[in-house]
Amino acid sequence: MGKADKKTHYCGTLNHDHVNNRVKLAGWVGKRRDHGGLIFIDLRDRSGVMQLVFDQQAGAELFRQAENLRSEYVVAVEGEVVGRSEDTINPDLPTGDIELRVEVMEVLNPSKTPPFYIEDDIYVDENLRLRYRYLDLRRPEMLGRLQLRHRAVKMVRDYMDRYDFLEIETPMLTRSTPEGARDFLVPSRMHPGEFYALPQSPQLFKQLLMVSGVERYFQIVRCFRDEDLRADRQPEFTQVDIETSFFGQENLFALIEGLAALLWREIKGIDIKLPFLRMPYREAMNRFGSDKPDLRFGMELVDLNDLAVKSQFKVFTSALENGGSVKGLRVENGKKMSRKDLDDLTLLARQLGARGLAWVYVEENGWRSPISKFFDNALIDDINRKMNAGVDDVLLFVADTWQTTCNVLGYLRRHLAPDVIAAAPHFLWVVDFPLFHYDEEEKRFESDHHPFTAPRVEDVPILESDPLGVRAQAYDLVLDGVEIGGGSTRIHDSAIQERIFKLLGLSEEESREKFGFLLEALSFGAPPHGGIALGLDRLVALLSGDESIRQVIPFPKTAAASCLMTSAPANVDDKQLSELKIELQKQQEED
RNA sequence: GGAGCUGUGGUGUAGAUGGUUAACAUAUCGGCCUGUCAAGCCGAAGACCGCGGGUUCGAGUCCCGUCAGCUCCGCCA
Repeated sequence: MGKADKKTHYCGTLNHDHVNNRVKLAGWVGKRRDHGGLIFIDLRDRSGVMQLVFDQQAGAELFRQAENLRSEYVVAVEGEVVGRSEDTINPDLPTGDIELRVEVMEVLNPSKTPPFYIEDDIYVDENLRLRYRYLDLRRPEMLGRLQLRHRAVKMVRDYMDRYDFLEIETPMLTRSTPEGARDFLVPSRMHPGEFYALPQSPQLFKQLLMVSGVERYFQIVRCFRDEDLRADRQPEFTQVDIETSFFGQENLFALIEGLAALLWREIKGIDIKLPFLRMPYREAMNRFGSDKPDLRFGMELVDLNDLAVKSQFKVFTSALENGGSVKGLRVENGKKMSRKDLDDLTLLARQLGARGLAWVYVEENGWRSPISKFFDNALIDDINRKMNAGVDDVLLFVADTWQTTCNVLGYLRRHLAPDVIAAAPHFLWVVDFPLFHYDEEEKRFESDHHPFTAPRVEDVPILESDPLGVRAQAYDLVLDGVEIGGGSTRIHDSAIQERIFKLLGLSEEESREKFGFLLEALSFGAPPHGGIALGLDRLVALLSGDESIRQVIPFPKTAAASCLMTSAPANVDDKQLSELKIELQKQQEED
């Protein structure tokens, strides 16, 4: 690449070896320190900062120019790199032992005073940062995140290339399919009244590429889901999408583990242990109350079905009679929680769907609790023993359906977790997910992963007779309580695929209409195939140590899915609507 | 759809029980200053307290509504 005309070096790349060199630099004015006859400017560019020195004696005209510099002015300078004298070295700056004695300066563009400081560790309303995102990104730590993301993406591409994967693009304008998240729709001008959907993932296309004989596909691809946002969920997000034929789950796991190890080693300097732990879904739920357990700390849930049945406590016994379960969570040294704290936890448990939360303070001679009267001393001892409880602990119990019991205690486990920031990363594969769950609202079975997931071969015979008992060949990759990826072995047999559609309540006509192309493709010699998708935004956020993926997305949406910089979404002209033959409904009256 | 938190000069904050000149820091502007790097010193300007309504003699402070941001539940195959 040719040299930039305004600069011969990046500020941050200059060092003591450049002393006596003539260089040209260009960038933004950071801090300005005006001593009257001597002015220091911190010139900032992508790479770092270089101190510029303007001496009154060096020329009146240049000095007058320097006096007029303000924050964020864009300037190009030319001068000589000089070493600083011993007593003026700034050890806090990478370039702190040199400075640029400016001889020529050109102001390329002035700047309004920015609405917030262009520096690291600012504490500004995110509102403002998002409205002026281009200024927010100018801050070194944000440019650093962009760079980190670039490096991660490049490593992924190089790694996949090394293993013969082809990066192939798939359509952004595709068709809406039932199941899954709400689609973003795009109206068609050529086909009035018809709509494209933006892809929730390239799922079908990557499977079709397997039918095409690609064998190893990947793509770093934007996906769209019109659902409510979270700190780790944006309406558009990026997946590392992977699909393989003739590969097998073991190879896929090894491939992904190698990739994760590479990223963590190169970016975080951490050698992670391979292979990753694997845990069946049932076990994850039973022990941690989550299908994405954080293994950095213990606090495992304890199954109390066998003991709870011996109590006189109706809440426990009736839950068990109804086929539910009773589990406990031990909060070490929980006595520092007040009665009020426990009431708050109870409220939380209710909001999460439990009918209530039972709690006891473990004391020298028994339990202090409203429910202690339902338990005799022997039973209390047994429960204490099973939960490994000692004096000053608090025990929390939930009795409900198995699912609710696990979910609620799992939430409380996370909520009450000790500080584990410094712990080493704990990767794991969660495997053996159920193929279906039952949707109470829709009164039908739904795919737990997606409808193209293969059932375990030995469970195929019970597909129709016991759908909820069927296990899927699906897996999630979990890191420290965050789901960073998920995938499955796919159905490559059109007959089984049709049975699955039927179980999901799709009529034959419907599945023909919506998925006919897939069923047909599967009948033309589809190879056995499977794959995975990794959440790139989450991955990068974990690598950069950020809580929210907004930090690693250059132009993210707010929790209400709008862009504060462009004000998207926005109204469109009537002309645009009429071209699309779209008429807006009148605003609904109240109620 | 629901819950919680936040909203005061450009920015970050303070403003007990409602009382009338809304405080501090920093940024900004001006002056002084040749070695600073959180430069320093002196001075100036800058908010009617997200918005709307209500209670009150009087509201940044209480009430209702609304908007925006954040977090969580639902939702996210």
